[in-house]
Order: sequence, then C-alpha cells, then structure tokens
Amino acid sequence: MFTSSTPTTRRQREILQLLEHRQSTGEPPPSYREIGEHLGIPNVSAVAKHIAVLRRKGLLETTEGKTRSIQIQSPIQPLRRRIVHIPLFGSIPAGPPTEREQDAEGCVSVDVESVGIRPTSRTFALRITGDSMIGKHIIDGDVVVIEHGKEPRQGDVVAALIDGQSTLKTFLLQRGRPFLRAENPKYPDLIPGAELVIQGVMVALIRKRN
Amino acid sequence: MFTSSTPTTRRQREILQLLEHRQSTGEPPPSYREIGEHLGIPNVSAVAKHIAVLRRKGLLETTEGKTRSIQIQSPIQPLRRRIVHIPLFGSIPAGPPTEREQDAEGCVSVDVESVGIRPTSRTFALRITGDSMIGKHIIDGDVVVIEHGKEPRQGDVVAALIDGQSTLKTFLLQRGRPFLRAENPKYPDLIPGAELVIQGVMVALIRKRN
DNA sequence: GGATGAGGTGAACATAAGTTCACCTCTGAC
DNA sequence: GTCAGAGGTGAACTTATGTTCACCTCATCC
Repeated sequence: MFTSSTPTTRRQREILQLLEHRQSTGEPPPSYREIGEHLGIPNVSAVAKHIAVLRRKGLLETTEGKTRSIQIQSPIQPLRRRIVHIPLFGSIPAGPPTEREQDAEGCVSVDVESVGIRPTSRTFALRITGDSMIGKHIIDGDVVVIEHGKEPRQGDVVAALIDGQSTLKTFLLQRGRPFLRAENPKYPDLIPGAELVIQGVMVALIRKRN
Repeated sequence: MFTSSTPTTRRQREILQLLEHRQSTGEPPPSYREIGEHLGIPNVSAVAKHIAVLRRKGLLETTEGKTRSIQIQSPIQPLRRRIVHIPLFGSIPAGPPTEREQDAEGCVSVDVESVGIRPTSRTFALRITGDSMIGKHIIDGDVVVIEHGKEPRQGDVVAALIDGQSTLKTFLLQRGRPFLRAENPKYPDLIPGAELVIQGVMVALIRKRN
C-alpha cells in the first residue's frame, strides 16, 4: 500500500496498484509495454508520461535506461529487510529438512529481522497442535520456526523426534543427561530411552487469530 | 536457499546465490550482463551457458526473449504467498496509521497466509512491552499485527489509545458499555472516562527468541 | 474563449539485453 | 592419448524496452 497523502489520479493509482501487486507476489517489475497491456493502454508513451509524473511525485523510482527498473517508493521502504521462505510442515520425520521440502504443506515468508535468524537451508517451520507448551506461551495452532543443527542449550525450546513424530518441548539437562519437559503440568517429563533426536531449536513464533 | 540434492558446480552455486540474494532483498532479477559483472565474467555468452545448464537442471526458469526473467525454482516456490510490508511502531499516537508511516521504527514483512489478513494500508505492527496480556499468551517483546478500522467484538484483543499511549487489552462489553481488561490479575480493568479510542484489533503475533 | 491538466495516439530512435555460434584451455576419467 | 565437461573469449545478431517528440480530445477553471 502506498501513502495516500500525495494526491494521485485514477490512472496513477491503477499503475501503483499493479506495481504493488507484482512486487508482493515476487514477480519481476513490469516493462512500460506490460503496464500498458495490463491497463488497456496500447501506447507506450502514454505509460511513460504517467511514470514520469509518478516519479516527480516521489511515488516511484526508475533507473534511467535500465529495463524493468520501476520501484515503488514509500517511507517504510528503507526499513525493509531480507525475506526468507521457510517450508512449513505439520510434522517432521527424520532427516535433514532440505530433503523434505517436497513434502512441505505451506511456506512461511518473513523478514530476517522479525524472526531474528540468518537464512539457512536448515530452517523449517512447524505447526503446533495441543497445549503441551502453554507454560511458555506457545499455544495450539501456533507456527514455530525451527533452526536445525543448532546445539540446544539448557532451557531451549526444541523440536524433537519421538515415536516418529515431531514434538515441541523444553530441553533440559540433569547430571549431563538430557530430557524433555512439557510446559504443562498435564504432561510428564520425557526421559529418552534411546538416543534423543533433536531436530532443531525454536527461534521464532508466528500466530494468527481466527 | 535451494535444494542441495541436485549436484551443481561452484559457478552454478554462485549464480544461484546471487539470484537468491537479489530476490530476498526485493531487487529486480539481474540481467545476464549484470550476473557477469558480479561474478567477474565479462562475457555474456559464458553466463548464458551457465543459465542454460541451470535451466536444464530445473533449478531456475526463464521466459524466452524476455528481459530480467530469471526465476529460481524450488519445491516450495508454488507454496509462496503474497507478502505485505507492515510499519512497526513502539507506540501509536492518534491518527490513521497511513499518516504515520514516516515515524515507523521498523518494518515487518510477512506473507498474507501467515498473518491471516488481506493487505490494507490500515495494518500496522506494535511492539509489546510489559506483561499485561500474559493471560492470552502475549509476552514482553512480542510484535502484534493490528488491523485498524476493524470493529472490535467481545473478547477481541485491541490496541487502544490511553493517556496518549497505545496499549493492548481485551475488549469487553458490559450492558452495552465497553471496557478494557488486562489479562493479568496484577492490573485492574479499565473503564474509560472519556470515549474509548480503539486503534485496531489484533490479528497476528510474531515472536523471536533471544 | 483561453489556459491548463489528464489522458491518449503514432512513430521513430537508441540502448539494454537475450541468443547464437565458432573457438579456446584445462582437468579428470578411462 | 582421447574424450567429455567445466569454464571461458569474442563477435554478431535479434528482440525487448526505454526515450522522445509532435499531435490530439476532453474537461475544468478563470
């Protein structure tokens, strides 16, 4: 969305909306001729005139002579950060997440500042079911972002593989031996019989109301 | 990040990394000549040969004859959704958020599926301080996404303007009269003396560990 | 009625950028 | 030693795309 404080004509808003939409869906910026085709203006110089006016109004920028270089301007544009695309699963079977991208049920796209991580192919997201972590304010339906390969530390929330299923628990050590704690008194601690398989450490959470 | 299952040469990985980086920062895709400049290959046909091989490996796609049409392919590419850029504030003074974009302290970029909203210029994000909403699993440091102009309903979490500050509370009605409830017994309910100013309804939350 | 701005037509031109082909060196495998 | 692949040079060509200019209609304002 663009600031509504600068007055614009109907055609200008149409152009800005097209650019906004193209950008938000990750497509390359359109050429002048593509803008014309979209809006029913079969004439590249009419489009060029509109672009020039929007540039003068400070609502977009172009690089002279460079193809597909139209960029919308907004006050928050300089505050934007890199965006990562994280595969979202209901559960994670064994194996590195990279080999499981094919089985993702969705994708979480978010900027690196908001999730506090650097992008790596070992990051995945997990949708939580149940209330076993409610003591740490993680509730049913939340999506948690997990960093695979990160060494868990005492107190970290981790995704662990138990009985072929991913589960979220707090990672604790007692006399050097790890165990998992549900953050809900309804559920007992889990002391692993076999070796504990930690799939990753929780780094962020995304919740939507519904 | 791209699937590591398809073997690639060093140069191919360099090209893919450049494309990945350009895409994640919201820049238009590079031309072949720009790729060459970046990697120190002053020769467009060498780049074109690499692109052709990557296309054959299914790792990227181009539209024949269309400028800047290189797009990375990945299994989660079809799962991606539109991304919105939401201004982030520490607090919101009075007035529609659009007029306040200049004062944003940051920007939350996230896909529409993850926050469950359609993009509008009335969406803003607020960083929470304090523990007044801990009963609803909203904790200090969380970032909440607020939809301005949405009519609050009984039980909604809202951003309200109190004493010139934004605060997050549960919106309740008693005999038709609204009041605000902190979700922490440490804090009393707020029955507004003057008219209650609701800045918006909470629609999503983003939390990062630190 | 004239001036101005919005919105457009048409055409031509310059440059950016994709495509193609012949040719080269180096390295590793057989 | 040969072959194939990786990685590249050089040049030329075609097409996409941005730029520019003259010109037009229509609506609104003074």
